[in-house]
Amino acid sequence: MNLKTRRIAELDRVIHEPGRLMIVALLSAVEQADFLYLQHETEMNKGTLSSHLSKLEEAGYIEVTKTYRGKIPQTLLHLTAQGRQAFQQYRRRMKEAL
Amino acid sequence: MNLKTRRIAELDRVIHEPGRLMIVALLSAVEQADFLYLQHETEMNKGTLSSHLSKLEEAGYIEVTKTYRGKIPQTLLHLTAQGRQAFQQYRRRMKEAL
DNA sequence: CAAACCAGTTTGCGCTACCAACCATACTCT
DNA sequence: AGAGTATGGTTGGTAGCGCAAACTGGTTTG
Repeated sequence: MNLKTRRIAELDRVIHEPGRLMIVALLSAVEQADFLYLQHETEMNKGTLSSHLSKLEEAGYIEVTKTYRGKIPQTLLHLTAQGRQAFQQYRRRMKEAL
Repeated sequence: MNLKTRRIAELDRVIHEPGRLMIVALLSAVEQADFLYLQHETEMNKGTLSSHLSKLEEAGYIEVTKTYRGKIPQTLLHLTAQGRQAFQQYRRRMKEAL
């Protein structure tokens, strides 16, 4: 019982942050998304979204691909296997704690 | 589906913080606890625990009672109705999102 | 009496989050 | 060519967290 509570402290902080939790939850469902889609869904501003994406990439949880939609730049995001696993572990721990 | 994800952004930040989430989870189970019990269970240092408790009190989520165990000061904590409600709402939203 | 101890708070520091504003590129319109 | 627009990144300022160290008020120990 108390051990269960203690595991809250072991939650992955990279994923726990609400902004990033939204991103990871969205990416876990769609397999691939672009920057503007995420911005629209999360209602975050560009700067905040950009820095969260950098952090997730740095952690190895997402892969960032810069490409073009016609002639307009487009940033594509997709969850890596590692990211998917980290998210599932996060979900297990959180559900267990609540 | 997207609305579900967006609700992550509405999670109560006071409760979402892991240190405070542990405190609230513990208090929701025991009805009353003292400072040292919480420190032992959460493994937080005194300073961090103290500041989280202040924040929870400020939010109206816990009630802090300073008393004595013999001649040694003792700080008792218990979840208010408001705190219990906020915790339940947090749990509902988090479970729904995951 | 002085030194050590106990419960808890406050403070200083490094790190992170958030937002707004600005920047770099590249395209479009007139 | 010049103004405006769109994508996305970067920067500066403010606020919160986590830890360790210093501090407060009171008690015990030598």
